[in-house]
This record gives sequence, C-alpha cells and structure tokens, in this order.
Amino acid sequence: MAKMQKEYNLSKNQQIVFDIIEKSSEPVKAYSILYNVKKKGIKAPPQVYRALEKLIKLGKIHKVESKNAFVACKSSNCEISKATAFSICEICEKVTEIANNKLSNFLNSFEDKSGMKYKKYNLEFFGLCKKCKKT
Amino acid sequence: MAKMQKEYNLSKNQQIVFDIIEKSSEPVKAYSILYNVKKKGIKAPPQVYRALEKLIKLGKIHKVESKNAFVACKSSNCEISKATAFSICEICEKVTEIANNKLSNFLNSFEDKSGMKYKKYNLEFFGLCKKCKKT
DNA sequence: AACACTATGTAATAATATAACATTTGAAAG
DNA sequence: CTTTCAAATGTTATATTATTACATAGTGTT
Ligand SMILES: [Zn+2]
Ligand SMILES: [Zn+2]
Ligand SMILES: [Zn+2]
Ligand SMILES: [Zn+2]
Repeated sequence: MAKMQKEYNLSKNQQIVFDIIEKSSEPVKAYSILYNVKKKGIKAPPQVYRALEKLIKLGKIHKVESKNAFVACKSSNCEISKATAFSICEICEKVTEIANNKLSNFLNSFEDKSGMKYKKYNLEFFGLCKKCKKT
Repeated sequence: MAKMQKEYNLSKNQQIVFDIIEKSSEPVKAYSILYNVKKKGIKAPPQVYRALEKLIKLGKIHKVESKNAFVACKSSNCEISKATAFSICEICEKVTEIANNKLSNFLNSFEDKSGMKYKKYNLEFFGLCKKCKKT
C-alpha cells in the first residue's frame, strides 16, 4: 500500500518520458526530452511524441500551449485532462498549475449565449511571480 | 467619419496580413498567409511573422495557441490583447472569440493564493458547436 | 544633414511535429 | 498453449512552425 498504485499502467517509454517531466522543476520541451532519453534507447521524435500524447490522455501531464512544453500534473483534479489552468511568470517563465475550486467551478459551469456547452478548457494566466515582482 | 479611424497606422505588410486574417471565417495559419501573399510581394516567413507579432501587440489579431493559428479580434474589448477567450469546436474546428463580461470580470480579478497578480490571460474552451452537436 | 526608430527584404536554419510502414509486445480468449 | 487483437515500439523521412542574422529602406525629428 506504500505507493497507492500510481503509474503501474505506463509502458516503458511512457514511464521514461514521464519521469523526466515529473522530475523537472520547469516545463520540458519535446526535443529536450528526446535529447535526455537518448541514453535510454529512445532515438526518434515519434517515440517521444507518442508517449506525450498518451500521458496527456491519461492526465498525467499537460501541455502548456503558449510554450510548447510539458508539465506533470500536480493537482490530481484533472485526471482526464479536461480542465487545466496555469500561471506563467513573464520574466522567469516559471509555470505553476492552478488548483482553485472557485475557478474550476466557474469555468466548468460556464455556458455562453451561443448555446455551446464546453467539456474542456485550458487557461493560461500571465504575470510576475512573487520573486520577480520584487526586482 | 465613415470609418472611425480604424487601421490607419498599419504598415503595408501589416495591412496585407491583417486583411487576409480578417476576411477569413476561420483561423489562419502563418504559412497559409505566406502562401496567399506571395502575389503581393511578400516572400519570406519573417515578413509574415513580423506583421503577426505587431498585429498581436496592437490587439488587432489573436493567436489561438492550441491551433497555431490567428484570428482577427472581434470583441474590441481586448485592444491590448490582455484578456482573450475562445470557444473551439472539436469537430469542425470553428473558433469564436468569447465576449462575456461575467467571464472577463471574473478572470481579470482572479488572484490566487500564490500572491501572483495576473495582467493577462488566454482561455480556450473546447466542445461541440451547435451545428456539430446535432449530428 | 544627422539621428533614431520602425519596417522591409533575403537567405539560411532552428525548433516543433507528423506520416508511413514494419515489427514487437502483452494481455485476453479459445 | 496458441491464436488473436490492440497497444506500443522502432525507424526513416518529411512536414510544419518559427527564428536568427544581416543588409537595406522608409519616416519623422532635431
Ligand atoms: Zn493537472
Ligand atoms: Zn518569475
Ligand atoms: Zn479580441
Ligand atoms: Zn462544429
């Protein structure tokens, strides 16, 4: 029971790619992953992109669209990758996943006059992080 | 007074690129723009990307990040490109800019516990448009 | 004219992502 | 156990998106 069955269902390549992203303190780019996994036998872009695609579907990582980079999911609220929100510092580029019920409730129930009901959203906030605000 | 001074300050290339985007009923990709302006003397990617960059700064167009494509601003609320929201149909890929005060007020005043204050956001909703929902 | 600033033209290349096809693996069913 | 089927992998090539770097030209100001 120690590990609470975490990522037992990941395949070899998926696990390798996930480990890299999870260990990183910042968003990771696909080709940076590729470079870092060459030593583990992954040699070509499709291997990385397929793993990324699967991990996104599983909700284990998210793509930060404005940066073409990937982060591990920290909130465990978005297991199916349906509702994601990030804060992005415009100076140091730090990206943090936002877990805020008021925000997610508001957005999940948002419905506009077009009659379109949304099943998924991605929100990216930009500003200055605490550290960078001081300087 | 007929035209209410609209885009008088756009340079030649900026105007050419903007016209293409504004006339399109769907998001336009950079290389599609490039292809379409070859006849007007614009020959290389940087010319297009520079115009795009400027138009974005001016708030006349927005980039739809999840599609790497560009749309003309329809809301005139986001003159400085600070607060953008789009609805995107997952089937026909139609993109519509959302102008909704409740939404923009909520997001503009959103502040999370990290102490980070946001000056900009981009939100992309995904779902099925009215037309595609029927089928 | 001299200056600063913005925009343009052009060639080369970098960075991101997918197509296509052959092969392997692993779990489920018979 | 072996047949079967879906998922995952390996590999080559190519498509798509975006930027660097440098030279030139226009525009307005002093
Ligand atoms: Zn998440
Ligand atoms: Zn910062
Ligand atoms: Zn707009
Ligand atoms: Zn649709």
